[in-house]
Amino acid sequence: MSPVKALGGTSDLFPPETLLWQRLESQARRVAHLYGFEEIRTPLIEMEEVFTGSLGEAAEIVTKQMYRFEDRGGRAVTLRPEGTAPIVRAFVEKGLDKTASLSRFYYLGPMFRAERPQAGRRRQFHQFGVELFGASAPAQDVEVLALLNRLLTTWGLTGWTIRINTLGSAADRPRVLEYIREQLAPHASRLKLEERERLTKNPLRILDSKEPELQKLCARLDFTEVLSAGAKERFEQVLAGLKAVGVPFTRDPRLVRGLDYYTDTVFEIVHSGLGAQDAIGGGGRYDNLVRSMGGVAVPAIGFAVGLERILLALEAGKETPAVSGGTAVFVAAVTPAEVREGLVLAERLRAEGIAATAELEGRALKRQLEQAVKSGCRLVVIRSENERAKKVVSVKDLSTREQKEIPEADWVAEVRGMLNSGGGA
RNA sequence: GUGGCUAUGGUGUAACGGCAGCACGAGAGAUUGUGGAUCUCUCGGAACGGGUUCGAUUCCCGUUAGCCACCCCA
Repeated sequence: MSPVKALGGTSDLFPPETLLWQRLESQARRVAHLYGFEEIRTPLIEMEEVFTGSLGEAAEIVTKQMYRFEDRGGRAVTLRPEGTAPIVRAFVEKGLDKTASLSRFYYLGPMFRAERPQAGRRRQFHQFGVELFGASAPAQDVEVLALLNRLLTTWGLTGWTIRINTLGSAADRPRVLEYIREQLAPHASRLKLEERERLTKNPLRILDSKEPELQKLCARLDFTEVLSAGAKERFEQVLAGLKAVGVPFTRDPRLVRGLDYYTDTVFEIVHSGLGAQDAIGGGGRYDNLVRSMGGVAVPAIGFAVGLERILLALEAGKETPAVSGGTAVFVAAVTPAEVREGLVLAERLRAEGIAATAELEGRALKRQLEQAVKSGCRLVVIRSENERAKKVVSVKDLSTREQKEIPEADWVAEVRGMLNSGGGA
């Protein structure tokens, strides 16, 4: 029988990868707490309209990349492709739009997109993100970007850039679209069918194209010209704030995003060592999303970063830190008959909060020590005939190779002492 | 979703239309109560399904998966 396989584009994680993830996640949580953000957890599965109604009809995430199906009640459900819309849904459903003045949330978890997998692109991937609801002041943007900056720094990443732009307010949008259409219309004959279609349906996305021809055409475009004075002024204040706080950024007048709900500030973090999938995170302001999902008009801003890509970026820069694992103590069994007593000793250590594993098979002591070393244990506990006669427990320090005998009355305390003093851990 | 390249023990690899080798690894052992070395032995493999052929791991097709690019984005 052929082995059962995983769905392509998902990944199993084993140690030491899991240790690396734990580190990434706990650091992210810590940084979020530093800025007053608290965790929110929403379902992985949502009604389809949570996304179709918010991300934009023309957004590729909705049209092509969502896992969607009917459940047993005939409901159209989807696996969440991103984190913001579900949070807004929950925010409105709980009535927070009407009560809370300022809400800061972070989230951490899997997202799903039915795309062809590639390095840096998985069908199930993981994002860390934050959302800040309740005010439209430029300082809010600065605060969120400062968090982002600190997060990337805390992770030890280098070689990244925050690219930033403004899309203007919702009122500016028609003028922006018209501007792009007008500028590109004379060259429409040189565009591919798909691009011409996009020009009418979703003109902003044109600016994202990698087609060299099109890029040349777009290089001259700067839609910020047609934005309202207020939108421009707001953006300048955001940039000034970033400078004051010390967040590095690169202004990119052609930066747009793939989701329709963004207004004003948008940004993207790219990493130089990642090939085609070089965006490690992105975000922006979405002042109209809460209202469009049935809530009161609450302005908000947020971002998400892709954890798999962060890991790739860390690897690309060889910044992967050594991760240490393994349990602290190994309890050996000199003879097979002593395996059971080893279990008892290990239990006594665990009861005191000391991580321990014990020999289970009764192999040669030599093998047991080899195993203990390989799995990163620091101490080995031995208690056999000799020890029993002398009423002691032998404890061997694997790093110094020294072994001593401890009176059996207080051996657990002694083991703890050795673990604490031995440095590391 | 589109196009291209790839698929050999757990890992990394070699050769070949005719018995699939090597290294690492794992297990056992070398005067049986002490680890990273050495030596000996052992374990373990052609992704899946079809076709061509006397014979296919090798050639062809399909599927799946991985990678690269597109597309998109995290």
